[in-house]
Amino acid sequence: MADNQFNSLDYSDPMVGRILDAGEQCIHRFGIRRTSMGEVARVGKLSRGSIYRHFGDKEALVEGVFKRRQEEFLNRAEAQLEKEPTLVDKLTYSVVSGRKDMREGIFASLAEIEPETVAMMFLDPRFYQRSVSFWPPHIRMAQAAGEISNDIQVGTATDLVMRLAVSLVMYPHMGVALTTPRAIRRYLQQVLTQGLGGPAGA
Amino acid sequence: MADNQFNSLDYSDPMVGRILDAGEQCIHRFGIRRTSMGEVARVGKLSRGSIYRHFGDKEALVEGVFKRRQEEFLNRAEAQLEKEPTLVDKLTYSVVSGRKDMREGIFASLAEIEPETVAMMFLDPRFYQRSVSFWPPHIRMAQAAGEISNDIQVGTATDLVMRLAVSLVMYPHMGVALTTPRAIRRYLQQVLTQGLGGPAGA
DNA sequence: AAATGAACAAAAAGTGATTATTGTTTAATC
DNA sequence: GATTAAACAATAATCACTTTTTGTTCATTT
Repeated sequence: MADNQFNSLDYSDPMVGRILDAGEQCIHRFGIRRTSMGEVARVGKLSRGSIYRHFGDKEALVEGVFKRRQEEFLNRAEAQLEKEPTLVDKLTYSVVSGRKDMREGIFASLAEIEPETVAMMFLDPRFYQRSVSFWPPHIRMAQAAGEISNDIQVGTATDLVMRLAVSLVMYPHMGVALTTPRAIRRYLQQVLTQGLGGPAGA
Repeated sequence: MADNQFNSLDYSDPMVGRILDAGEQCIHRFGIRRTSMGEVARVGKLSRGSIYRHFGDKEALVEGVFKRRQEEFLNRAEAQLEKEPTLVDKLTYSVVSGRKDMREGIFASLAEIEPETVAMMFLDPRFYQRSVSFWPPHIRMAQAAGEISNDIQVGTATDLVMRLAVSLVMYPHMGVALTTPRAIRRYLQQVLTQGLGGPAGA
């Protein structure tokens, strides 16, 4: 009941939502550096003390804002992924919507004002660790459907899927241009199911 | 003869080497921001004018320093890779030595002084484009040896190999810990030759 | 019980004058 | 022909100073 600022956020608390809303609005408009706790309080029409009650410090507030964004992204993805038939389609969707979020979301505006901050976030492993628990169920479904091998470790499969997702969102073309959903899907179909091996490789 | 500052560097010119040596030494000790052209000139025992003759501006000098570093890395890798029997072994070596360079090289010291700069460099696609021409010969060798499929496009294979290399150097563990050369090799063996498919997947 | 508003010292950010650096040009030197 | 050293305006960094912000505390309000 007291360590909300260190553990996961209580989204059922309306105050938390108001703080995060105000914080996100400020970050969106001014960036992280130029957002003050007083400004967040003013925008959210609440006291500075309340913010410090729910979030230990400014860093925790900022992390909370991005954590909620990421959870919302994962929730939307989770819902949409049920409609996608295969692991390849699921990953394709994740990459496409991940790029869209990157172009249009809070990251886009922040990247214009504070590109170094965004770069630092992308390089921070913690940023991705939250998504580690997202993929295993889908890996198992793909195994049950015979799409991928049953011999592979779920952790290993999760690792590859996340590396591909992160890499494809960050770099649309590395050695080859992967810009359209079709090209991404075709690439992932090959890489996920056969790697660089394949029918003629045996 | 006049546009050396915009095209590739003339390493046969001893002046260029002295400038790059001095520049690298300064960046190593003080970081990019706190390195002045006058300081580079002092360290290299040459005039500021010479630096501006060979490198149009400070940005070009900095880029030249890192470009040379990267080329040296690729040259060392090229030499060592001849000894590695398979594409999997080659990529394993590249990841291991890439991480070592990251820990011990100029990046390590720069990351301590200016982490945002390093983060920005890592996220810049141009940083990797220089390596695009590195892999295709090895891809073709692996195809000729029957290690990977002949059906795969060289560009596609290069893309995957580079994505894996970059990802594994940046993030030692994403969903699973890939810290030892053995673990990396086993992971790459699976991913490159079979993806997430495999014997039991058919 | 949680939210508020006020107070507070310590830390951070802004400010404006001063100094250093950049990038260019020039004539002299090697 | 390239390197040097000096001079130069424009830009950027630095410094001492002021203002703002942070993070904490506590009495008061809801």
